[in-house]
Amino acid sequence: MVDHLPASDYENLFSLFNNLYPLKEEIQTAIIANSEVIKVTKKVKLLNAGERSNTIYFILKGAARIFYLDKDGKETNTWFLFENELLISVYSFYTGKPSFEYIETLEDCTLIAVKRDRLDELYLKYMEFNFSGRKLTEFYHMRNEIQANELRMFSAKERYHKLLERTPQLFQRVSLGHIASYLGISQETLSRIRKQK
Amino acid sequence: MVDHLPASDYENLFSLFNNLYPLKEEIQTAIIANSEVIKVTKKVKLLNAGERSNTIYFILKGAARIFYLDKDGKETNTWFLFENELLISVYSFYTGKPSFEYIETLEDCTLIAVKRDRLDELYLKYMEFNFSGRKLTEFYHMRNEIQANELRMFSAKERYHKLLERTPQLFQRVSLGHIASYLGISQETLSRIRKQK
DNA sequence: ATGATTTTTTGACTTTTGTCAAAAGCCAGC
DNA sequence: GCTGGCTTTTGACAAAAGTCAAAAAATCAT
Repeated sequence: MVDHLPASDYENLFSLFNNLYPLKEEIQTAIIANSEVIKVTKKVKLLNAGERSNTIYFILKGAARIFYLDKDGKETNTWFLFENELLISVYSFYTGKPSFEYIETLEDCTLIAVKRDRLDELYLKYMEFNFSGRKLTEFYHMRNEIQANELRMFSAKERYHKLLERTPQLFQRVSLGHIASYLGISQETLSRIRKQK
Repeated sequence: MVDHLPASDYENLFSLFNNLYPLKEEIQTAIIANSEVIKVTKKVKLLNAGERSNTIYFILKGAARIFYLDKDGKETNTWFLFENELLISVYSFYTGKPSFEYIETLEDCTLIAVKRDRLDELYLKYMEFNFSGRKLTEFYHMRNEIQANELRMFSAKERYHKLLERTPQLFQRVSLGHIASYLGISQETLSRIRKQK
């Protein structure tokens, strides 16, 4: 399950950072030294509710979802992540407190995994690394805000059409049952919306 | 309207940063030199839709809201901010693109205002400033995520009770009409929920 | 205080979305 | 090609929330 691959696997991760602020060789080396490339099959839980999230993943290949259980024990998906995206349970990873969310792979995945304490060390040792870190956080923050706005402003039907328009690929890779709870509606309602037009 | 006040006004802002990473004297001086303390009365628009958000505000005193207009021209509030909180239109401030949101004061306010290009300069000149910047962004990101989750997971009634429990002061300072759209419900529904219990 | 706003509540009715149960469709493995 | 599990759709009904219009209550300026 753990598998060390050549540095070229880090290309996409590095260019993500590099586009925001030049990533020195030294930091690149440190990142490689403090991470590992892992492969997991689909339907594997990378984090369970109650556990502390202590790893951040960069998705090289595959897809994952973040969800939690509502009071009736039903799963509510809060996010789907794909290639070249960062995968964490925001609340638990940022606070170090036990998670209320689960992280589960949707497909067979290849991931770069960095432990939280290692990442913290990198941030403390290389201050300019925080520049890119800040920018990336801003980006994810923004996505989150758009999501919250849409949940507030739009009806189920409008949310569906917006999602379909923005990320049609999502519907190729994620089941409708999963997408429904992400949209904040029941699976039946989603099915009826889809039939309408 | 513009009013330069003594450095002691910066105390709360500095300690906010200082709690995350030591804020050198030099940076403190630079922040003071690159910002101004302003006073605005209530109901003043700090940002209009269509404009580019180029200022970040730290609220010393007062309250503000962020909202936008839905397709029927009705206001939807997305956030309320109070003392010791940072005030921006996330999307526009981060991307530099025209805002779809408005920022408006709810009360007479005293604010520390920093222009975006000045802030960017500070971030570039003082790399460790990005450490605190990252942490702060993480914090606001997290709040946003909680908000989105609650919009998805809970009914109007549950959202109201959660909000009342978490921030009862909000109801002291913000009208119910404003709170309703923040909760993603109509004013009438909020009124009925409140009567129920 | 008082009249004028503004905010909040109420009532009647409509629309949207949810729930439960069952049927249909799809797909992997034999 | 068949079988069993999973996903998606459908139907009937219930609950939640929205809309519109008007009344009541609270707040503000004079």
